Amino acid sequence: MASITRDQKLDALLAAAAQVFAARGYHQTSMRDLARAADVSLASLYYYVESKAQLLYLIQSRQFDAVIAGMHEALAGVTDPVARLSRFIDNHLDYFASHMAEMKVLSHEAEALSGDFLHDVNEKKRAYTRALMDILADLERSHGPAHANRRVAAYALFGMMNWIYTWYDPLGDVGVELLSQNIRRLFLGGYVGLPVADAVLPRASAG
Amino acid sequence: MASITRDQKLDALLAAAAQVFAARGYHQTSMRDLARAADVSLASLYYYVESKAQLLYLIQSRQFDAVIAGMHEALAGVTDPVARLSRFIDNHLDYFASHMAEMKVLSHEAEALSGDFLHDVNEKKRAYTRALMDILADLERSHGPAHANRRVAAYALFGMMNWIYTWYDPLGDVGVELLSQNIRRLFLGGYVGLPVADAVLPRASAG
DNA sequence: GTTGAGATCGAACGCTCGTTCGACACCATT
DNA sequence: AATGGTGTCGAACGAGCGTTCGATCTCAAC
Repeated sequence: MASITRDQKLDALLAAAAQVFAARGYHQTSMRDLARAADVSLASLYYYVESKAQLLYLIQSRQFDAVIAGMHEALAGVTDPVARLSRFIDNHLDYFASHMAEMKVLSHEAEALSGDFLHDVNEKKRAYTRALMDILADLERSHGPAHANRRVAAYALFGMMNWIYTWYDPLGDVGVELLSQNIRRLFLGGYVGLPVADAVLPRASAG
Repeated sequence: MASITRDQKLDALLAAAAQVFAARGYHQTSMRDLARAADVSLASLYYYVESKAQLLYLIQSRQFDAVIAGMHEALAGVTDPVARLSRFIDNHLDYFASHMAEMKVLSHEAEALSGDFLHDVNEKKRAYTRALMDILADLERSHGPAHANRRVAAYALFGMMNWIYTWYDPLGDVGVELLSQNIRRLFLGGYVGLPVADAVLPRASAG
């Protein structure tokens, strides 16, 4: 029989919870809703998780770790700043589009946590933002001067990318490739006046 | 004595509620929190408002009306597409920066309403989005082929602008003018490859 | 077949929520 | 002095919340 480990069960609970949080919002969702969605009793939920807040924290923390790990993998060995920025954007949007519910929870429920949970997630956010701004600094050196303040530009890019949870449908007529290419063009053209130039590096290769 | 009309009192309640909603989030905020912030009793709150949902609706609806009215005023008599887009962006960001709490509530609590309330606000959103996309269509006709899908570009611009509630401090070292100019440059440069060119039309004049 | 740790659950606790209701204060008009 | 509409409020209602607890089930190990 396919026996399930405790960790696998927790993963399943988090996945189910992410769907409900994305659909109804964190505060609006009750632990009873989550238990029902995961097909366990309310009390059993607490066998795997200490609190509703920890549940949200685990979702946010793990998703952020995955995005950051993907970024490091995508940037490994790539030195050209334009290529690095392209990889950064592609990684962010690819992951977002293939984990819409989880990333909506990460983007939209950023203020729902508090204390150590909040501090921990904010630490990851700071590291990730720093990574983007370092790429922008490289880009200015190689393709400078910038047409906008670096910090404003970084948050503008995050805005373009994270806002998609309000409108983007991965199954609609705008594919992830088109989305990625469009946002790459919008940002590169606006920030350093780079012409359309799409043939920088085709895709992030898998090692 | 300075006597207060019922409408003025309602305005004050909405203003106080917007601050609390922005700080704590809609679902996290109780009617008792709102009563305390507005310095009235819980029961008195219900003398001016039918429900918590209607309160949120009134905030969102009125703010959206103000943004749209500002847009029409800013666009009146302006025909050049670049100038029209600049006015659109300036109006949005100026209003956002001077009404951060209210606009955060409008941006972040978009899914908190339901039924007729939600439908009504979504109607305004549709009209506002349409207005932007019409400007983008004009821009394509006058300044050559777009570097991105029009719909993606429109939502990317809204993303850049609306995301500011997560990071922008109007009292910080990035003034509204710099913010506006930066986002104008980022978008125009990216969408139609327009060079920096800031001297299109200096400011939206007041009649 | 007994054991015991892992897994599950129904039922309940204390609390807060949105909303309602009846009573009271104010005050310009009679 | 009596009236009645406007504004205000304390107190309560029923419902739902996050969380806990003790009891039960499962099943590999002995």
